[in-house]
Amino acid sequence: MKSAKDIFSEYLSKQRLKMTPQRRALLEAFLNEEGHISSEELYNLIRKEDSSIGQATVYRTLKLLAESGIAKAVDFNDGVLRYEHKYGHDHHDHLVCEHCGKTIEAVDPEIEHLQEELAKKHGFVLTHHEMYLFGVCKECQDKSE
Amino acid sequence: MKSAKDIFSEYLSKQRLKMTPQRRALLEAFLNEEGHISSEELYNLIRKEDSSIGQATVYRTLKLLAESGIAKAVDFNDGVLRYEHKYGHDHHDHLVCEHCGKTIEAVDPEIEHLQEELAKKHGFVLTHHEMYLFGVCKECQDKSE
DNA sequence: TTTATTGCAAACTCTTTGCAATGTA
DNA sequence: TACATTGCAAAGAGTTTGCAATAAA
Repeated sequence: MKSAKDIFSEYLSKQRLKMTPQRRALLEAFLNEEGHISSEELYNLIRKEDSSIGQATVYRTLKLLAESGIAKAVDFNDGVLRYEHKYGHDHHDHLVCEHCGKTIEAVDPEIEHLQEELAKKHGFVLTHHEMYLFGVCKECQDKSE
Repeated sequence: MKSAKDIFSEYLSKQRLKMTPQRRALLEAFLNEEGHISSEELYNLIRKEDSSIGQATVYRTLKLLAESGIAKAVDFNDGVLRYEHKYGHDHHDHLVCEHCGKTIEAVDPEIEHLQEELAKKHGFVLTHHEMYLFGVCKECQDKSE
C-alpha cells in the first residue's frame, strides 16, 4: 500500500506543483497528530521545529493535503476548520460532547445506506455528507450528577 | 396555539429584555421569508422599509430569535450562518445541491431513530444533531448531460 | 428612573491574497 | 531557465463589541 507521502508526492507532480521542505515537514507533523487539528494548532507544532515557517504556508498546505486526499476538513462548529486523517482511514461520522469537547468517531452502515436512499428519493446523487451528533458523553454525565 | 410573536414577547420579558420597533420589524421580516436567510440578507430586506436599522441590530436580533426558539441556525458551509423558521416547524435535515445551491428539507424517521441508538451505544445523551447531505439535484443532473 | 437598546465605527477572528525574494524541477 | 513557493504584511469576510445617545419598562 502506498504511503501518505507517496500519495502527496504523486498529487503534487500530477498538478505540476513542487515538493518543498515546508510541505514535507507539515505533512509529517500532520501525520504524527492523531486527532482533529486546526491550522493554528499545526502552526504552533511546526514552529517548535522550524520557526521560519509562516502561517499562510500552513493554511495553504492543509488545503493541499485535503485536495490530495490525505486530509479531510471537519467542522465542529467551534469557529475553526479542522483536519483529520483521511488516507487509509474509513469514512466515519462524529459524536461531539458539548461539555468537554471530546469527539468519538463512529459509523452506522444502516444510516449510511438510508442516507443514500433518502437522497435518491429526492432525486439527488450524493457526493458526500456530514453528520454530527451533539450531546453529552458518559464521563460528563457522571460528573454533573 | 401561540403565535411566534407571543413566543418572542414572552421570551423577552422573561429575560427582562425589551420589545422595540426594530425587533418587531425584524421578527416580522424574518417570518415573511420562507427559506434560509443570512443576517446580511435580512439586513438588506429590512433596509427597504427602515433604512435606519443597523447591521449590528440584525445580528443581535437573529441571535435572540434563535435563543427564543423562533429561529434555528443552519450552516451550509458557504461561509455565512443562516437562520430558518423553527417555531411551529418540525425537525428536518437538509439536502444541499452543490451546483445550484438549492436545498431540500427532509426527514427519515428511521435515521433519526438510528442516530439515537448510535449515540446511546457510545454512552452519549443526544441534545441535537446536524445532518447535511451534499450532492447534485435532479435538475442539475439533467442540465449537465 | 432605571436599565436595555440602538447605530456607528472600530475591533476581532479566521482565512486568503499580493508581492518580491527564493527555491524547485 | 521557467515557474511554483515562501514569508510577510495587508486585505478580506463575517461577526462582535464598546460607547454615548436614546427609548422601553
